[in-house]
Amino acid sequence: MVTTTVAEPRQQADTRERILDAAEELFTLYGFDGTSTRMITSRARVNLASVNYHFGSKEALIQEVFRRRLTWLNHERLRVLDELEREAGGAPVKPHLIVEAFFGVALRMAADEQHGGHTFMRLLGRTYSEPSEFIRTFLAEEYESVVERFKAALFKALPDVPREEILWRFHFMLGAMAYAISGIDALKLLTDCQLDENDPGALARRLMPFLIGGLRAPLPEPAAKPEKAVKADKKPRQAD
Amino acid sequence: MVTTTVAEPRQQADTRERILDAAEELFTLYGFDGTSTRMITSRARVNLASVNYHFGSKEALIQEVFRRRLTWLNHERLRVLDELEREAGGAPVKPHLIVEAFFGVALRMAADEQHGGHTFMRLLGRTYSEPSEFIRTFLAEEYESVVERFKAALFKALPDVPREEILWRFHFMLGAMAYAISGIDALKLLTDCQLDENDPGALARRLMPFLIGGLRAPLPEPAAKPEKAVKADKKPRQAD
DNA sequence: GTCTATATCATGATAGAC
DNA sequence: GTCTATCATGATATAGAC
Repeated sequence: MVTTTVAEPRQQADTRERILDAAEELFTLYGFDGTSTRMITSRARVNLASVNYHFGSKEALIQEVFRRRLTWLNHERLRVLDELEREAGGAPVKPHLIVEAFFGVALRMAADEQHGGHTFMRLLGRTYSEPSEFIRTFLAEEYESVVERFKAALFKALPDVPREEILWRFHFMLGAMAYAISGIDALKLLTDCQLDENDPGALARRLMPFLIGGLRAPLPEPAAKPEKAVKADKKPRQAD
Repeated sequence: MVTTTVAEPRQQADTRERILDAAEELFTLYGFDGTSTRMITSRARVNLASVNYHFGSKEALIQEVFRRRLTWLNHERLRVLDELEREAGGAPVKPHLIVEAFFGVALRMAADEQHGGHTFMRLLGRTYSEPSEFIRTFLAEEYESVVERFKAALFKALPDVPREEILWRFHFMLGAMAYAISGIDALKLLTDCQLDENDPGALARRLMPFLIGGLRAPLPEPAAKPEKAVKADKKPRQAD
């Protein structure tokens, strides 16, 4: 083992990552406004000034916390979709495979501590409904290309479903997943019995059928134009 | 019109409500930590000290913002469920009616400006995944009795579905709705085409089929005990 | 009940020695 | 790159005149 004259040889290279790790955890636990830079540097065991030195500002740090995970996540999503479309060879990819690609990758990431795991996915899920303007703008940019690709794939896969309806259901699916991941604590609101939080695959096995069931549910009646509201019970047609 | 000697006759009685209204709006826009009491009193056009005078603290104000709406919402939910069970006369209530009672009431409330409307429901939706401990605790207490009743109704309506599975799907449905309401802005993440946000009934018409479809989706394969993870494609059985 | 003034504290950010 | 010391700001909450 070599002893160097430098006090902490790996410290300087690690500082950035240590800050990012600490910030990720604390943002998840307490939100952005609820987490001060002092809390972050204290947990990361680095100096208070180092956040501004390495990232410039708290906002920039927040963006970097997301960027380092989202780049990998969305790249992976596109890789899976690419492969599906290659296999389909011009034919539409089956809807459940598209959903599996988009949400399955995220759920697997939530089970992979190497890529932020549970902590980051909880943070991401909560952030979809974040009030802060700059975060939503930033997220939208990060997601733009991926969302475009998946939207197109779903449109192609469900040619008989109105595109507007597909978008809404994509939206609902996002919500169900965001919640499923970020709100496992909130589930205690629903139950006292212990759910299988330990098995990371369990959530996917449970959530996927729900998402597919929702996506392929019968279509709603189109809104009645002339009258105020249609009172008649919905006799929905099939989604596909 | 009678002119009194008092400077602003209705002011004193209104102060409380004015504060609550302003707080509700601002919490929705900027979150709890992102909203200062100064912002609230300024928007409500009341004195800075009046928040502490009327509510004691910011935390107590937050609780009161929720309490004044949730009492009505959950009472209404129970009223509808009571009526459904009375009509059923001992038989199980159909699942889609139970879902309609729980979520439909909330969606109708979101369209009713008298009871907080869109603003409050966005706030509520976001708050399900709120990191703050005291808020989640408070919400859990407010919801406890309602959730128990609806859980029981669903268990009775779906006797062949494992209770754990029902709870998860209830959870997923909550997420889809929370998101659908609170995240209409986030939808711009998905689309540039203008969605029909103006028609309050439209969301319900779109969301309900999705929720029912998810609730009644085929059940997942039970987790494989011996092996690490089951690789085989899911060949799900029917939910009911 | 209302309002002004203020106490007390935590925040994000930075300057400048090392 | 790191660290100490500090600034300017804005937060919640309260004291006390009216």
